[in-house]
Amino acid sequence: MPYPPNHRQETKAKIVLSARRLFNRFGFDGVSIQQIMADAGLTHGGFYKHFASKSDLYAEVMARFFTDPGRNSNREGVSVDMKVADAGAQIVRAYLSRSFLEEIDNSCPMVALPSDVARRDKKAKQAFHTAFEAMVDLLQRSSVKKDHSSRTSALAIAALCVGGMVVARAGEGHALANELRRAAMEVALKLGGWGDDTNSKQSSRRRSND
Amino acid sequence: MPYPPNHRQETKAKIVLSARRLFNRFGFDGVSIQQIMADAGLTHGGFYKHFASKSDLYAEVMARFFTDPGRNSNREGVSVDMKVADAGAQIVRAYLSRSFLEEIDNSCPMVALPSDVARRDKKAKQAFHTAFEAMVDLLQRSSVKKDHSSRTSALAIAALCVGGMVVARAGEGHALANELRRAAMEVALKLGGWGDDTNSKQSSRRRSND
DNA sequence: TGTACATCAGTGAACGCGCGTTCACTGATGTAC
DNA sequence: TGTACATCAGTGAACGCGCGTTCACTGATGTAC
Repeated sequence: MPYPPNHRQETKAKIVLSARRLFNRFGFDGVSIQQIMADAGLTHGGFYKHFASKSDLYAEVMARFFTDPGRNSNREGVSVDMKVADAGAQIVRAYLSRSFLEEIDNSCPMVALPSDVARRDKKAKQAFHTAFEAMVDLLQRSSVKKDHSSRTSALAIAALCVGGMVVARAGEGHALANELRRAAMEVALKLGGWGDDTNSKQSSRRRSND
Repeated sequence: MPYPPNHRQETKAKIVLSARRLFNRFGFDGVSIQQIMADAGLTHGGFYKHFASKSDLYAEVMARFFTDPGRNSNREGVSVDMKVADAGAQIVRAYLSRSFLEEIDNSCPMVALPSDVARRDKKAKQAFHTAFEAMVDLLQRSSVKKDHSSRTSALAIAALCVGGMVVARAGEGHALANELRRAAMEVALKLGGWGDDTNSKQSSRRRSND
């Protein structure tokens, strides 16, 4: 073996990471393979040693964001390894936070690329699907309500988080975006039964980032 | 004047209509000017007699969908000319209907193109912004509640309608999409104070399209 | 320990292609007389 | 009413460009002896 055994997969991981950042910012058609490879510190010719096509890379980006074990250590990722009961409220707050709105490069591909995904092939859609279902599932399990409506609530909360941020980014300026984030957060927290403690004394301080 | 006085603007309107359909289906970068002009029954060379650039056309498409007086006569448009009190519930039902999910060509650009818009220039974002605000405003005015929370509710309802459909289209298959539509509709109708009469006897018949 | 070799991740020139945009031209039309 | 003319919406060939993809090659590395 001419190279260290994990050299190849480390390079591939670097390419996927660069691709996610650039796709998030410029979209699938807005980024060339040359740009992605250059961002990863490589030249474009080697791309096809790792991926069958540009679409293949796109699907891989979508799939990895939610399955990579190392992802939770990322500064900007939505961390979900706290105890389940708190998870729902924390996801909602993290997803609809100001930093998540402004952090485009490292944000969730569900927010940055939904209409791209809707036009791509089955593989990309399945990755999106899996990620969204995982989010819904976690929201449902951490819901206070346990009746038949918890699935409905979880779906609506997820739609508010993802869809709300998509809309917030498409509008002009920050005013509407921030209003939207707060409205979606208030409604989502109520739906989950986590209460809306935005105005309570003890917790309003530590969330400067609402 | 060598041509009938409104000939020019009729041609322009045809181009914009073709562009909307094709952009909705394939996205900004997924459609060429040649394809748009051919769809409108013209050749590509004449494009710049009507628009300064492809981006300019895109902004025009976004702006027109909500301001064209003729739009409400469209078969698939979301018609909003009923009395205001009913408008909110009707918008929600129309927006989250099955036909609106499946009708991609003539659907609302807010649903088909939000992540494209987020990457485009100010003009496109402003058109999106205006359209979304108009929707929020109408929802708020037809809300049963009249307290300070009506704006919050209207924002959340609009986010559920637009964002919910965006997510529904990005997933794989129809099962999750339909579940999402129904969940978003139920929550949105409750938020607006329009009740959720999905299961009531008198109205469940005429909405075969829920 | 030192050398020759095999491996294969990465290189970079080249390919055909379709894109957005330009421009000299055409030809159908309304107007002037 | 009929004819010559001016207008300008629409045509289609051409442009330079960057794209995704291919491929013969390079050269750094681990292994065998």
